[in-house]
Order: sequence, then C-alpha cells, then structure tokens
Amino acid sequence: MVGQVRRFNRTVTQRVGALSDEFLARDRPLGQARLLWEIGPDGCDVRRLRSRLDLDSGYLSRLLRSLEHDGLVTVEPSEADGRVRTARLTRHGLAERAELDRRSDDLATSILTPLSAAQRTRLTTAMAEVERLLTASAVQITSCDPADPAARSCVQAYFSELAHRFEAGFDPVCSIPATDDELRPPAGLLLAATLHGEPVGCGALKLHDGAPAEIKRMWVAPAVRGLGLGRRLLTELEARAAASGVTTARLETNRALAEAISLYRAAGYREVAAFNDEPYAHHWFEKTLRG
Amino acid sequence: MVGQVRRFNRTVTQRVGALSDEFLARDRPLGQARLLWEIGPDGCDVRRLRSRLDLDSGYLSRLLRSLEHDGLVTVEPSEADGRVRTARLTRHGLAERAELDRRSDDLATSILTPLSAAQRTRLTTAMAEVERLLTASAVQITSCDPADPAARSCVQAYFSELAHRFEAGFDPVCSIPATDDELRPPAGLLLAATLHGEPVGCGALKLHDGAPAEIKRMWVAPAVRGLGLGRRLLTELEARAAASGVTTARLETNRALAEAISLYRAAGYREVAAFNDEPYAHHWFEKTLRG
DNA sequence: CCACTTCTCTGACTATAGTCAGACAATGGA
DNA sequence: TCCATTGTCTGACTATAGTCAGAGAAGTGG
Repeated sequence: MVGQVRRFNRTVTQRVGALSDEFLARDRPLGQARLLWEIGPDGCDVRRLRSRLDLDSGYLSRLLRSLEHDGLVTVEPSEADGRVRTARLTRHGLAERAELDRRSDDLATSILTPLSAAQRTRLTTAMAEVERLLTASAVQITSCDPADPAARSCVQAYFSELAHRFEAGFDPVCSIPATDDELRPPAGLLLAATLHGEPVGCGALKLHDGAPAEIKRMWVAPAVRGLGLGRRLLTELEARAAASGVTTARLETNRALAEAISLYRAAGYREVAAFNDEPYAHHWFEKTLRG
Repeated sequence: MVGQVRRFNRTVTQRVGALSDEFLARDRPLGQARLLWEIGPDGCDVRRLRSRLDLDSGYLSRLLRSLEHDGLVTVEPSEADGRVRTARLTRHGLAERAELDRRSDDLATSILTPLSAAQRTRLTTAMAEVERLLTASAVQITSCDPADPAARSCVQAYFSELAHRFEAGFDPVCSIPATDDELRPPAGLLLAATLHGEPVGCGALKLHDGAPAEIKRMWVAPAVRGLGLGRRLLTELEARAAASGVTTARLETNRALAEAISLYRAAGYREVAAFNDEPYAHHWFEKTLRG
C-alpha cells in the first residue's frame, strides 16, 4: 500500500503539480499569481491573506505593492479596524483572475481530452474518491481545552444543530450540563478535529472515579460527514478512557440523531435502561472497553 | 467533470505536493535532493540526468559540484565516451538517499495512518485507477518520420514481438514490406506514441490513390497496455485517412494477436476475404470510414 | 588530419522566494 | 490616559533557482 501511495504521488505531482504551476503563472511570478487568486472577487483582509497563504508580513506587503504597481489591486484601510487593510481587485485584476480561472479549466480539460468517454467517467469517479479520502486523512484530532475558540465553535455548532433537529428544540440549560471544568483533565477531556486549521468536529469525555465514563458532545461538521470522522473520534475517546483505567463507556442520545445511533451500534454499544434523567434523551448506550 | 478535476488538483497538490517537497528536502535544497535521488544506486551519466530532470547544463554542473563538495557524489569520465561524465553516489551519498527513501515511505504512511483498514483499501484502489488513467492521458500521439529514432525503436520492438508470438516466428523480409518512403507523406504516414519522451507505441498508414488505405505497424508497448492506447492510435489513423479523402481502411493480422483482433472488431472492422498474399496473415479486415 | 559536433564546465548574470529587525499607527483594556 | 498589543510597512539581508555565453576536451565523418 505504501508503494502504491508513493507511485501515485510521483505520477500526480509530475502530471498535475508541474503543469498547474506553469498554467497558473502566466508571465507573472507564482507568488503573485497565488495571491491574486486568493484575494478573490470580493477582496480580502491582508491579515487573512497572511494566514491563508502562510506568508511573512514583509513579503506579503511587497507582493501587494507589486500587484498594486501593476494596477491589479488596491489596498485600503478596513472600515471596521483602522490597523487592518483590505486588498481588492481592480477591474484589470478581476480580468486577470478570470484568465487564471480559464487556465485552470484548460489544464483540467487537457487531462480529460485524450481519454475516451468511459475513461473520463472512471477518472473523475476515482478522483472524487481519492479526494474524499485524502480529506479524511488530513483531518487532525487533538485534545484541546474546552475554552479554546475551536472547541467553543464546535460546541456552539453542535447545540444549534440539536436545536434544529430535535422535535422539541434544544436548550442547553435544560440538559444535563458538562462544564468546562468537567471536560478538562483530570476530570475529563475534549477532542477537537480540525481540517486545515478549521474546526470540523468534537467529542468529549466525562470521567467518574471508578464509575463508567460518559461520552458527550459528539459532533461532526456537515461538510465532512461520511469520512469516518465520527468513528475516529469515538475510537480515540474510548482509547483515552481505557488509558485512564475506565472499563465502561456510556452515552445517551436523541432519536432524531439516526446516524449517531447507528454509529454507536456499529461500534459495539448496546442499548441499556436509562442511567440518568437527561430530558432530551430517548436511547441510552453502554460498551465494555478492553484495557 | 472539469470541476471535479480542478478540485482534485487542489486537494492533491495541497496534501501531497506540499508535503512531499518538505519531506524530501531534509536541510538540503530541493534541487540537490532531487538530483541525489535521480542519480540512483548505480550511478548515472550526467547527460542522462540533464535530460531527465530537464536542467541547464551549467546549473546541473554546479549542483553536482556542491554534492561532490559534501562528499555525497563522485563524478568520473565514462569509459565508453571521454566527453561524458558519470555521477556515482559515495557510501555517504547512498546513506543519504536511503534516508530520502525512508522519508518518502513516512509521507505515504502518514497519509494512510489516520484511515480505517477499509478506507485504506478504497484509497489505494482509487489511487491506482487515477494513476493509470493519468498515465493514459499523458501519452502523446504525433506523426513522425519513419527514420526517427523513436519510430525505429517502436518498429523494432514490434518485429521482435511478432517473432516471439507468431507460431512460425517472423522475418520482415518474407512479409509484405512498408518502406520508409511508403510511410512518409504524401504516400502514407506513421504515428508514434510517447510517454514522458519515451516511445511506447506506433501505427502507420499506407495510402493508395483512390483505393482503400492500409493500416500497418499497430503496436503498443507492454507497459502501457490496457490504457486504451491501441484504440486511440487506430482512431487517429482513421481520422487521418478520412482527411486524405479515403473512404475505406483495410488491414491484415495474425491469429496469435488476439487483443488486436478484438480491438479491430470492437472498432467496427468486419472480416473480409484475403485482399493480399501476406504470408503471416490469417485474418483480413475492412471498415468504411465516415468523412 | 580537419572541420564539426557533443559534452561538460566556469564565470557572470538575473529573478524569485523568503527572513529578520525595527518603525509607526490604530486599537483595546486597565 | 497610558501601555501593551496588533497589523502593516520598509530596509537590509540571504538562499535558491535558473539563464546565457563561451572555453576547452573528446569524439566523428569525410
């Protein structure tokens, strides 16, 4: 398998990587072209550009100056914050970006053209599969503090999804709470999943001395569902629980969350009698962990 | 489809391209690392390195000097030709290359690790498919002179394959000839297929004023069979024939060439009575071309 | 043997990419 | 209001990649 991945890497970087740079940079240096592309039709704060392209602020400033000099970009102070500056494409810059867009299409077309219709279908299908699985593999799971902005945004998204999906809506105040302190070692822990730095999922554990651990806050962003991320989070939580000497994991869930329920069943959880009085729960599950 | 290819390109260059450079270059500049890799365990002529990496001779020379200075490479005159110099890895250089190899494995492993067993299988299967089809799409078909070295090597390989596969062997002298002049416009033409500059297939056309055109020299290198290249060559030959005003294409073949025979049938050729006295032929085919 | 080509090397360039320190203005919290 | 922080910019660097012209040795065909 490793050999296959290496062969793939070689073929693809030769065919796609080499070409795409050459196609994208028309006359203009690659750095400028990338920047032009990243600014986008609606403009973008310089700060955002810096983090997205991971550039040194001095270097980025100089790149912007050269694009400005060529009449492709204007940079003005942002209204909201006088320190921040916003880069916007001029009419000329927009045309240039459209040209890059066209070239990107040309590159894709040049790959498809030599193939028969059947081969094109097979290629794009396989590309979609590779893309999805590479995305899945790029998701990183790390334990993080409940007060971390990434964790906060996941939990927030989780609550608002529950509010949408539960028949009766969802108000965190009525539910059994899991405070920051309860999800912070050694009382518990919280895992955050990130894709290219953006939070895309979470899962938490409440540990109870000698008693079963509780799994909470299992959530996966809609954009990355179907990539096995829920399963990965669950497996990781179980492993952490087992590492703390816990032998049983427990959780409760609402009947509206069908995918979650089938995940728990598939992962070896069996339904048990209610072990708490969570008002939003319809099902209670339990699993014995192997040390 | 174009959109899918573009998404694929973006994901893959982010995940694979960026990482692979970083993994490969350990301390050392990327150019040096690539060169070290390309020299390989058995050494390599400088001339070959230049064409394979497509480098300026001055630049390559300097890269070799720096590797030599670091004690990774020795460069000596080749025995066969005093002008050519051969680069060889020292023991230290071999160790360095092994390290690059290990890093390449690590990169592949880092992609596979986060995935489940089922996902890994799906990923490698899809990668193999993409790789094959990208290879297919990278094959270029161009008309070329029969005396061109690429054409010569294809025809040579074709003859030696026939000698192996025909029950009675194959001697070009006994077969109906197709001289260079007959395969040169306007009398005829020869198409060569190349992959990364290496010849991997051919096909030729003999035109006869007002009479059916003859298809000859259809051959595809074993390494690229199953990529639809035979079909592409045949289609291209038919198109060229039609463009010359020919309405019928003809060919004869030996019963040992089963794949070829099914290709002809699938492409719309129907078997006809022998239209010549080619001693090695068992089947004669004909197809009406659409203008 | 001579002219021509091939192959490699050196010297002298340029361009792109990127780093680092520090200046300066705007902001936000104490 | 002051002070630390944030965001941007300039100046002064370095490293990598790459180009081009020409020198000189070795081979090649007539």
